[in-house]
Amino acid sequence: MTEKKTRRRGQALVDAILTATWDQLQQKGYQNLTIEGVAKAAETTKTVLYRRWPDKAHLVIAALGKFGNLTPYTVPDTGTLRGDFLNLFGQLAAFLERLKGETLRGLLADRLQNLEVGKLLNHANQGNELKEIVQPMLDHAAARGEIAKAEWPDRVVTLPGILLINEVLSQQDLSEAAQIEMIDDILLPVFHADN
Amino acid sequence: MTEKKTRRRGQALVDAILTATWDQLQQKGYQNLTIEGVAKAAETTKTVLYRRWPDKAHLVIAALGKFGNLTPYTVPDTGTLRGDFLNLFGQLAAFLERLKGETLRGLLADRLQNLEVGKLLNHANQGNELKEIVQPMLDHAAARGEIAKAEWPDRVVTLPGILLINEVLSQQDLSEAAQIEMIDDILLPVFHADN
DNA sequence: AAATATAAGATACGGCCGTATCTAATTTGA
DNA sequence: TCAAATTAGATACGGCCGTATCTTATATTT
Repeated sequence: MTEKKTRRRGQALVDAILTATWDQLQQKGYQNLTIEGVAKAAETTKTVLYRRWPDKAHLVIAALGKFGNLTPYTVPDTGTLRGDFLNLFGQLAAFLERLKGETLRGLLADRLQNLEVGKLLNHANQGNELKEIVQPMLDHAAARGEIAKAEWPDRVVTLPGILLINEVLSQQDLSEAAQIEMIDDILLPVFHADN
Repeated sequence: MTEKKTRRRGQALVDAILTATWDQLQQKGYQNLTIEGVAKAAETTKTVLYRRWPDKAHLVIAALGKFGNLTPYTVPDTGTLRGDFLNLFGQLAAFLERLKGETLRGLLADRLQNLEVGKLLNHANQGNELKEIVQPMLDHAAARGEIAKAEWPDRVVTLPGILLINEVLSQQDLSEAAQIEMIDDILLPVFHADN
C-alpha cells in the first residue's frame, strides 16, 4: 500500500513540478511534452500547473531557468567591434548549446503566437535585452573612432539578434564559421557604412 | 425536410472545402480556425479533410492559393540595385497586404515546427525561392559595376528575406519607411562592402 | 447493366487542452 | 487552540486533434 498523505505546497511543490518538467523535456522533447504528462510525472494534477504557468512555453522556460544552467551575458570589451561581436556570439553559442535545437524551435514557434521576433531571444535570457549589450559595444566603438556613430535605428541595433535567431532556427547550432560570416559579411559592413 | 442525397467528389468537394476554409479564416482568424469547424461549415467531415491536407497550415495555404489572389513575383530591373530592392519590397508588401498579420503569424508559427525560416517565405509563394529573384538583381548590379561581385554567401543572399519576415512578424505590415530603412541601412551597405 | 473499385461520409476512439467546481489538507492568525 | 483563509488535489466538462473502421453512394469497367 502506497501511503501518501502529505501535500506539498509552495516552493517544494514548484520544485517537484519543475524537476518533472525538466525530466520530461529530456525524455520526450518539447513537442511531445504535455502539461498533463508533467502533472502525472510530478504526481499532481494539471489544475495545479495551470495555476502557476499559463502554458507549456512558460512552464518550460521556468524549468530552463532552474536547470538550464543559464548565465547572464556580459558586455564584451575586447578593443575592436569585431572582437566584441565574436565574443558576444560566442557567449550566445555557449548558451544555445545547452538547449536542444528542438526545444528552442518549439519554444520559439509557441511564443511566436504572442511575441514579436525581436523579443524572443530576450525571453530566453530572463528578459535581458540583447540590445542592452549591443548598444554599449557600439558606444565603445564610436568612442574609439572605429565607427562613425553610436546611434543607429532600432532595426539595425537588433540585427545581430535577428541573424542569430534565424541561424539557430535554420541550422541546429551556431557554428564558428557562421558566426564569422555573419559578422564579417553583414554586421561589420553595416556598422562601417559611411553615411 | 432538408434532402441531401448527392455526394460531392473530387474537385467539386475540394472547392467547397476551400471555400469554407477561406470563409472561416475571415470569420475566426487563423488561430481559431479548426479542421472540424471547416468540415462542418463545408458540410462534410474531418476524415475527408485529413485525406487531402495533413494539417491546418496546409489547408489554409491551399485556400490562400485559391482565394488569396497571389501573384508571382517578377525580377525587378530598374537600373539601380536600390531601385530593384525597392521594387522587390514593394511587390512583397503588396502580397503581404492580402494576408492578415494574424494569419501569417499563425502560419509561420505552425510551419516553424517543420521548416527552417529561410524556406518559410518561399512556401507562401508557391515555392518561388526569393533567392531566385535576388540573385539576378545582384548579377545585374555586378554587370553594371555597381557592386564588386555577384557571388555572395547564401546567408547574405537570403538576408532580404530574413529582414522581411522579421519585419512582418514584428509589425503588422511592411511600411515604406521600414522598407527604405532596411535597404539603405542594411542591404546596400552589405552589398557595397569593399572586400 | 451488372460487377467492381473508389472515395465520401458517419461514427467512435484515446489523447490533450484549458476551465470550472468541489473536497480536504495545511497554514495563518486571532 | 481553534476558526478562517488558503491552496493542493480530484473530478468532470466541452472542444479539438488525428486515426481507424465501417457503410454506402458514386464512378469505372467489362
